[in-house]
Amino acid sequence: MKAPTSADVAREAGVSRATVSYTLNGTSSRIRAETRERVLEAAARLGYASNPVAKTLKLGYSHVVLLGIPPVPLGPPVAEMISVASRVIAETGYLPLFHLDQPGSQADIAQVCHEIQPFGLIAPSESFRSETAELVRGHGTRAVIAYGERPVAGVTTVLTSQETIGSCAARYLLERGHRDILGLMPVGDDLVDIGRLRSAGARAACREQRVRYRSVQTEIDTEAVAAALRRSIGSRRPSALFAFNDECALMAIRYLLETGLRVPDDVAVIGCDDSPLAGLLRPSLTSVHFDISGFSATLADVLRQQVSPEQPPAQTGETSMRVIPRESA
Amino acid sequence: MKAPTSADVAREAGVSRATVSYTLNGTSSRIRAETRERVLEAAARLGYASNPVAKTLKLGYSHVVLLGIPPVPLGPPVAEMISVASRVIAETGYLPLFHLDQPGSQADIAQVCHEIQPFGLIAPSESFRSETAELVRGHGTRAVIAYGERPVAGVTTVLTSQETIGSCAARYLLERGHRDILGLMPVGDDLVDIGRLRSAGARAACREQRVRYRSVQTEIDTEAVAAALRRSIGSRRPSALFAFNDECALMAIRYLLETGLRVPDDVAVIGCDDSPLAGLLRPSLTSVHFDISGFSATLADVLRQQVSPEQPPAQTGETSMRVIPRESA
DNA sequence: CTGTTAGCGCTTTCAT
DNA sequence: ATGAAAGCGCTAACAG
Repeated sequence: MKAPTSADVAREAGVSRATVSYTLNGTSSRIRAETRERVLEAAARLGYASNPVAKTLKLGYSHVVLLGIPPVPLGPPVAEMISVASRVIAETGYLPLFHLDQPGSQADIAQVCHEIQPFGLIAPSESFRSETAELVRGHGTRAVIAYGERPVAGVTTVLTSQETIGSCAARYLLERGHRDILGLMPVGDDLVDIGRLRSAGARAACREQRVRYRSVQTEIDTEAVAAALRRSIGSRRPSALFAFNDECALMAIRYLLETGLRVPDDVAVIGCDDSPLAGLLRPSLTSVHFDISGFSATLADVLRQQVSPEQPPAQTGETSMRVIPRESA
Repeated sequence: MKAPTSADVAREAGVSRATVSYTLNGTSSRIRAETRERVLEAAARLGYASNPVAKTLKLGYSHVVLLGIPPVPLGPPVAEMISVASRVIAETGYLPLFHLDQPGSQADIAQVCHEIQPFGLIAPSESFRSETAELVRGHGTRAVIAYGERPVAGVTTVLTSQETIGSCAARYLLERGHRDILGLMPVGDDLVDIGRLRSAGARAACREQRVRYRSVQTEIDTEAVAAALRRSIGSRRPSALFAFNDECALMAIRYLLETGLRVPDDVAVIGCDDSPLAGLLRPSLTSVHFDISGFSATLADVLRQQVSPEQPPAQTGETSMRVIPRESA
């Protein structure tokens, strides 16, 4: 029992395949109402649905919008982005599909586009190599959008700013009178760069106010964090800690409390990600929150914009973020 | 500058398109070594890559394995599953793509399969309606695999068991002498069913040992949890709490501590999910951990099995899980 | 061992 | 307003 094709519908309705095609998706009034009626009815009777792959072959692009996910641990922010982006893309009428951009994988994003010829591609700017944009456009992809820290040449990029996260956290601490801040940042391929950027942002904000800022790198692991803090605090105790993420922050707090220091009185601690659990800890955790919904909405806007081919590529957008004040800082 | 087609390569090498096709992916020795050489070289010179969409149209299925994600909040276990499954599927040589199965969306999983004609489909059993399997097989999908609580007729299903999670948690508590256990379960469309199952498992385990088990439903929200506990504990204080997830558990702990009860001495608390933060809380949180890696590996095994068409569909697999003992219970 | 040829199912000029 | 026909790029059955 094979699926019916447009030829079957044509035969059933006593018209040609062209008429079927026009009726089903041609610009409205090419077909006489009476004919259309017959075609529609025949299609319904047969349970006809056009074959999207054939259409893709003909048109050069499919109905899919491919969303590349950077190869970082899928924490709360990324999970939320997947969730929200999926919804907003679906609302544009396209089919959102996700791909985990594997680090050094052969399945690079251009390959994937070649494979499914998506209508749109939204991918982390790190996943773009110099020829990537040109390549995927050549493969038929109409809307190419990057997101991430650095703009991609010739591609509309929705910028994020890890530095802003850092400066945001630092400014919060500065406003509360902290004058000696320590960054606690990760090592390890996938996270180290992000850590460096957050730290740089914090450092810049501190420099503006002539406040001391240092940072220390460590594995994210209870023992390692404790050791790192022991080393760094031994010489001089900072009044506040800016932790790479909430997990890290919590490890730090745990260490501080164990050494008899009070949080936030002796040392304040601020984290990142605003994990679901952050508000439930004691002390509850002050954390930087990212506006993922807004970010995803921007992505969808840019997509919509590229659908109607008007505006030229332009760097745009910026994720908003803010500190959620709680007890720890 | 269009991409070269097999016709271009054929011309360049002075052979027919068929020869090109056979050389590039035909069963080995149909082509004379010397001819193959010429073809390969021509292909390389032109930078030829065969068009997967055309191939899909011809063959009826693509190179993609579609992984459906159930419409639940993307917490740690789901995130890990996405991550791991992506890797293991990629290792089978297929292209893993994800789709968030929207609740009542028109983009149901059969539609998506129709759209991209994936080689394989791995989807939550809730996403299967009665005709789904037949439908997607009709669309060309060769390997259909379900995962979840309930088996799907005619489809190899990798079973998970929320009930086992519940009984696992309960048994842990029973072993430690608890004789009055309270389940704390969520309301709300996406989670309520899972909660019921976990609770049922716990109840069954308790009944075996003639131990009292009750459960209470609540929004997962600090106030609501507190209110629910106040009501339930008011009448009779359980010796242990089985919380739906770690977030819930933490809210409960917070409430208990605020009312002057000690954890675990007065009331023990066990959570689910083994969140990254669970080990860092104080008291650190005892939690049920799921073996996602093993689960994903099973998925990949079943996929591999279906690739070589031998075994008949068989219900199989079961996720292993265990309690990670920490301070709270 | 290699080439010819007939589609896969659809869209879209170009005639009618 | 409708139909005929030419592909999109590929594979595989069938001749040679």
